[in-house]
Amino acid sequence: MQCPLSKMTGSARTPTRKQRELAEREKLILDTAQTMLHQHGYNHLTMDRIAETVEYSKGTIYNHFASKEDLVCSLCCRCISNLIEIFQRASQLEGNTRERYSAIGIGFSLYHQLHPMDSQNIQTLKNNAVREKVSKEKLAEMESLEQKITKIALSIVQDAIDCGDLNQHHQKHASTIVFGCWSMHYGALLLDQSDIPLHEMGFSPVVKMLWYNANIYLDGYQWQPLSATTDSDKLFKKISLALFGEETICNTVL
Amino acid sequence: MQCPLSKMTGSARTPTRKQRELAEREKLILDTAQTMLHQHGYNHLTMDRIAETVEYSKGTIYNHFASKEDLVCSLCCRCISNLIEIFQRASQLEGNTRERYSAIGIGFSLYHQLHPMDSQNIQTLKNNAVREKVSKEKLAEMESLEQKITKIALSIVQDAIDCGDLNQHHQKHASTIVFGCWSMHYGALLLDQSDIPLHEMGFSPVVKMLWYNANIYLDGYQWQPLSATTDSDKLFKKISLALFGEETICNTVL
DNA sequence: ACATTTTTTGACGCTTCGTCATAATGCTGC
DNA sequence: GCAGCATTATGACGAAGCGTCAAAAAATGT
Repeated sequence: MQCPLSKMTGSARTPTRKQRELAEREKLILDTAQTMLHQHGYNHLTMDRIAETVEYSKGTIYNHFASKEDLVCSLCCRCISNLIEIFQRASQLEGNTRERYSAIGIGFSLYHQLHPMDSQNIQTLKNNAVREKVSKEKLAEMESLEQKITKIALSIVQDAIDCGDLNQHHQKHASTIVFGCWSMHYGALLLDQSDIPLHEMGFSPVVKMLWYNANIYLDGYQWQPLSATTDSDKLFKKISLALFGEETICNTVL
Repeated sequence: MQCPLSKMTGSARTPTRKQRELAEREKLILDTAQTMLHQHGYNHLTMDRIAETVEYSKGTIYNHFASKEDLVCSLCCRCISNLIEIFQRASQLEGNTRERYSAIGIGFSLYHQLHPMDSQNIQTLKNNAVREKVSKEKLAEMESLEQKITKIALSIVQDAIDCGDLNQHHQKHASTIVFGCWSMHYGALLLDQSDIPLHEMGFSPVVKMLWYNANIYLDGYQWQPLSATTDSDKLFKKISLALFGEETICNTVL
C-alpha cells in the first residue's frame, strides 16, 4: 500500500538529482497512462501495458502508485489542478462580481468542452467501484483540491454580498449559491458525457443551455446586474476569449 | 453476447409456465445481486458469488445476462423504473403547475435520500469503464427509460406555458428548463454521494439546498406563483407526504 | 421407450492485479 | 578502484474474476 519512493528526505526546496528523476518518471507514467486512456478507453488501460510502454517494469510503476486506481486518481488530480488554474484566472478577471462569478461557470463549462477526456477522468473517480480502491492519502489529496476550488467560488459570492451586488440577506445562503452553480454545472457536464442523446431528445448544446440557465439562476438570486440589462452573448464571448484566448475556437461553441 | 433464453416465443399476454419460471429466476438473480451490492459494495459483487448464492451455475446466470455489466445495467433500469413511478405520481398531484413541477424535483431528491443504494446503482452506469461493456440492447433499454422520465417533466413545463404560469416567450426554452432542473438535481445528488465532506465544508443538507435552489431557479424563470408568495417549508412537507406517505420520516429531512 | 431438442453445469482458458524473492544498481569509506 | 552495504528494479508468480463451451442432464416430442 505504501510507496517506498515517496520518502521526501531532501528538502522540497532543493530537489536531489534522484528526486528530479523520480518526478520526471512519475510524469512520464502519468502522461503515458493519460494517452492510453484517451486512445483506447479505461478497460484497455492496464498496469502491464503502461509498464511496457514506459519501458520500466511493473514493480517500478507500483513504487510510484499503490494501485491502478491510485494512478488514475493522480491523473484526476492533475485535471482538477488545471481547472483550479482556470478558476483562478476567471476570478481575477476585471469586471463586476456577477461577471467574475459567471466567468468561473464558463471556465468550467468550456474546460470540459475543450478537454472532454480530462473531464472523463474526473468523472471516473466519482465511481464507487473505483473509489473503493483508492488509498486514503490520494483521496485526501483530491478532496483538498476540491475544497480549494470551492473556496474560489465562495470568495466571489462573499465579495458580491459585501459590495451589495447580492442582497445582504443571502449571507447565510452563500454556500448554497455556490452549491447551486456547482451542482448545475457538474450535473450538466455529466449528462453531456453519458451518451444520453440529448440532441435527439430535443435539447440544445449543453454549453449554451448552461449559460442560459446559470443566468436565470443568478437572476433568481437577484445578483446584480441582472441578465436583462446585459448583452449575454457578448459577455460570453468576452469572457471565453479572456480565459482561453484566440486559438480556442470559441466562436463555434455557441 | 446473446442471451439464448430471451426468445420470447410465446405471446407476451400469456406467459408459459417456463417463461414465468424464467422471469422469476431473473428476479431472484437481480434481487440477490442488489443485496450483495448493498451489503458489500461493487468490488465484492462477482458472478461466481451470485451463482453460488442463487444456487444456479454461472452458465445459467450468463443465460440471463450477457455480462456482469449487463446485469448491473438491468439493476439500474429497475431503479429508474421506480423513479419513473414516483415522477408519474408527482406529475398527477393536484395543484398548480409549479407545485407539480416542484413535486418532481422533491420526488427525485427524496428518492435518492431514501434509497441511496439505488441511486448509486444508477450512478454506476454513468461510469465509462462500466458502460463500455454494456450491450447495445441494454443501453437502449436504459435510454428509453431516461427519455420517458424526461417527457414527464417536459409535459408539465408545457402545461405551465399553456396556462400562462410560465411566460409564452419561454416556449422555445422549454427543454432548457427541464435540463436546468435535471442537471441541478442530478449534480447535487452526485456531489452528495461522492464522499466530498460537504457538511465539513460548510454546506447545508443537500435536500434542503436543492429545494432552496430549485425555487430560486424557477423564480428566475418567473414561474408563477413565485416562492415569495408561498410557504415553501409547508409546501415541501405537503408534497413529500403526498409522495411518500407517513411512514417515511420526512419531517426529519429538512 | 427412445430420439431429439433445450437447458444446465462447472472446469477451463485468459486476463489482470499486486507481491516478493532475487538481481541489478548506486553509494560510501578505504 | 573496490568491497560491502543500501536502495531500487525486475518479472515470474499466485490469486481472483470474467466469460466459454463441451459434456451432462432435463425436457419435450414421437
